[in-house]
Amino acid sequence: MGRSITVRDVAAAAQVSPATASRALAGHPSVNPEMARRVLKASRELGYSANVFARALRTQRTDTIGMVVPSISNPYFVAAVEAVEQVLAETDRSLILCDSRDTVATEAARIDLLVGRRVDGLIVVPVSAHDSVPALRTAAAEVAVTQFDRIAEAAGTDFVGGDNDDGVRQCVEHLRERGCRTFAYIGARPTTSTADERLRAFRRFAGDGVAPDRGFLLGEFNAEWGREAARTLLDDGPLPDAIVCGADVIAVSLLTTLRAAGVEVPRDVKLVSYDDSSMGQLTVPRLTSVHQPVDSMAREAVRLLDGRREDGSLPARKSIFAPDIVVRESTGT
Amino acid sequence: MGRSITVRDVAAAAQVSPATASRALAGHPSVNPEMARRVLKASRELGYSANVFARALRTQRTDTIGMVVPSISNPYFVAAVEAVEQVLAETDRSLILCDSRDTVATEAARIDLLVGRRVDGLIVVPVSAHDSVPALRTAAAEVAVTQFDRIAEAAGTDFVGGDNDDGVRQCVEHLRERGCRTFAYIGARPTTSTADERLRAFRRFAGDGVAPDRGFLLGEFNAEWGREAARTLLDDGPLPDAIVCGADVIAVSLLTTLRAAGVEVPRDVKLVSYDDSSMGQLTVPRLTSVHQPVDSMAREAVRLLDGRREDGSLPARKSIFAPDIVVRESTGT
DNA sequence: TCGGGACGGGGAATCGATTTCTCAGTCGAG
DNA sequence: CTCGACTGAGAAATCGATTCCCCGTCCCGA
Repeated sequence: MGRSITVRDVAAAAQVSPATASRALAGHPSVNPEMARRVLKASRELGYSANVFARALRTQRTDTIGMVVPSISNPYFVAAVEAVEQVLAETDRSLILCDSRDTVATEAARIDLLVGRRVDGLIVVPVSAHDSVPALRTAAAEVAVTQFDRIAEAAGTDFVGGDNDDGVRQCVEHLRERGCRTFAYIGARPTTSTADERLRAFRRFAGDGVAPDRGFLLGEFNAEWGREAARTLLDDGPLPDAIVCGADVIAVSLLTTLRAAGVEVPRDVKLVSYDDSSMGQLTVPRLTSVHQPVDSMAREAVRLLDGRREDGSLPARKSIFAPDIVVRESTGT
Repeated sequence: MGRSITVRDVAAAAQVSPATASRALAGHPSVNPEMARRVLKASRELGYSANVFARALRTQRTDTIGMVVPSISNPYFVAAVEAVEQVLAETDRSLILCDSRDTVATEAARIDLLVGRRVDGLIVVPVSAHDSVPALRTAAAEVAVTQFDRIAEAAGTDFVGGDNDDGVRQCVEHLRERGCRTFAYIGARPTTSTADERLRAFRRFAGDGVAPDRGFLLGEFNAEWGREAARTLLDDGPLPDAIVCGADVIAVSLLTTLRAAGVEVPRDVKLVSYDDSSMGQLTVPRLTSVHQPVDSMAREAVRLLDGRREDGSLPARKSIFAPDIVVRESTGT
């Protein structure tokens, strides 16, 4: 674990000043090609690699962006993370990932951590449409921030998300085509923008098709809630023709629990969900689910960050992407 | 996004030298309590927070450790990550998480990245018992490294893992108690130490109970392989009394596919698995699975890292933890 | 031939926090 | 009363990479 090599060493080996060595390594045009060659050679031979901290200290840039998601147990977020990482890799930047455990306090702590690490930008899937605002606001004062998938409006940052209204419309339409007349919605309480938008959209598009009794069941974005919702549904009178689910994490355990109780899907009840995650393909039947173009969304999120770094005074921008329903067996005939 | 406050500012506000301010903030004893109070007060009022890079540059410490796992889609690794993060939080350190996509090349890149970021230590779940060695060796020359769960022996680093032999023994023993006589093993090819050890242990403990024909099916640690293995199993003659599965990620899709084909678990075949992950509780029936004490293992991993930082010349140490089978419905009577 | 401009490259300052070094001042012992 | 040990605090060096500033050189046109 000996002392590592610095520009100074490279410079000495190439017989130039550290200043020139630095310029040569940065590919600065104002340096004699011959010297540049010598420097590059020396650098290679010595196995030089710049000290990240010294560089960050001087340039105020880290070539790193931070991402905070509510839970890395949710495959949809994992997909988002991977997509962002991919995009960053193209420009030799890297990602620091944090999990906020679906908790406002942890989220604030993680955001602070990343701001302290002087990341060049922050992509956050906020835990709460209201309570995430303070942390986001203070972060946005220091660094470029883009919210992803969900938005806490009042934070006033850029945003990339999906068109939930259209997604839910596609769900209901698809179910109607399959002959369904009565619908129930099982999702998360509207403390996040996505939960809220999907719920409203369902109300609007299902119209008087909302199952009279248990038409809405609202809980959390996790598997436990899916199980619980299934039990409630089973306890209580006849099933609707179809269930619209706010997220795959909920739908998977919902489906499993229903089937364990002898309910046949799609025969007894049809099921559509949201996120089109890997999880939804592990079930039998596989889930019909609304796909969002995560790769494009990730690219856009990074683009917005870069834009804001160039001009911090831009007004908050929103990019909304169109989703697409992917039909599988859970709504099969 | 104005310039932020430095020790110098705090020092000025408290009317002391920056040197004293630094000492006061570090809680150094050789500083007048009165002055210390003034400094702390000024620091608080100005909302001072030290520049991570300047500090790291000077102290050669980052209070950050890096972790590389093969896939954050595997809930077992997610649990490990969360456990490590928890332990680090106790000492105000933080974690940078990377996903190696189960690929040696990506793994090497991620390890390099983290070494470049001068993390204080590295916890790695290696992708391959052989091919992960080079990256681990070079990393270990620069920084403290602990391998977690799986080991690439030749890298010569510290290691924390579970006793796979004992875990598999518990599985087979439990199944025998439930009256099973013939067994199949479905796991990953022995390119990782865990896959290898579990396979060998199965061979040993199942003895002549190994199902004559399809007694071993070896693939990858992922869901796709579980599905495929299930199909193979279904295609081919009578089922064994029980299946021992090398990991929950495999078992879940295996189970789902079997049930979709009309096989009743545990009636027609019993199933035990490894990892006791959250996923295994989403299925019907829930999985009997071997639990490893992830929290203690995480704590130990961090302890080993800290030990090595103090004395880099220690011989490579191994800490092996005893697992415990958790019985659920998939092996029910 | 000489002055101005372009250009390449080196010295030194800079980014902040920490950690020597150094020294003034205090106290106790002889 | 004097000398040395000790305390506490400030000045300055340090960690490396980058970059501003400026100087020397060379070329070209007048």
